[in-house]
Amino acid sequence: MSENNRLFIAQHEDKWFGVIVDEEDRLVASAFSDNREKLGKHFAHLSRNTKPVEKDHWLAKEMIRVYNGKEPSRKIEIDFRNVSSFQQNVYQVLQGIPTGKVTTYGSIAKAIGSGPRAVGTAVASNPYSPFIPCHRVIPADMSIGNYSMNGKPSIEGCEVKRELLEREGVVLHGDKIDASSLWKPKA
DNA sequence: TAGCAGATACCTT
DNA sequence: AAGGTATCTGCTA
Repeated sequence: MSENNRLFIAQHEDKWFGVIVDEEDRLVASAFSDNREKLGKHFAHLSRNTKPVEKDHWLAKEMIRVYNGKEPSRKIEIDFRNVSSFQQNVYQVLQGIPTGKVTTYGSIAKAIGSGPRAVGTAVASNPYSPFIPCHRVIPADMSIGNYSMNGKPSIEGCEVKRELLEREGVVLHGDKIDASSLWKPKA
């Protein structure tokens, strides 16, 4: 079923970036890490039957572009076949968050008629980072909140989340995000 | 205004 | 049917 998927890994500065694409160049999964071995394990866990790394892929370049705080230079098609419909609902809202803005778990929950903690689990298991911008979701107290880079939340993850937001132009005062950077999904 | 229960809602297996 | 949660709110001081 996913035997024609291909995995690509690229290096940029101190990070490794990986994408899995399907036969139509749709995004099946993406992730980045400060550790290549951990990134490889992450993908092994995420998807079997993926062919080994081939030549460079344009989606890997787009990923680095987004990592640097810019918008993609072309449209990214996403293969949602192996996530739940609840996750799809959440990710659809995430895709609407403008670059340089953030929203909260609670307001996403309100928009899709769910609960904030359930939204948290869906956001935490986002397999399309950073194209689906889970780094733009924060707690209601306007702090940075949590972020995971190698599968689980970590201090380093939070630091990366902060850097991503700063590069996009999100305004921070100390460890709080300025209200001017808040965006709310339409109910 | 920061810290901390307790409560809620709901997804996943 | 139980277990887990990258939350929220209101109460304290």
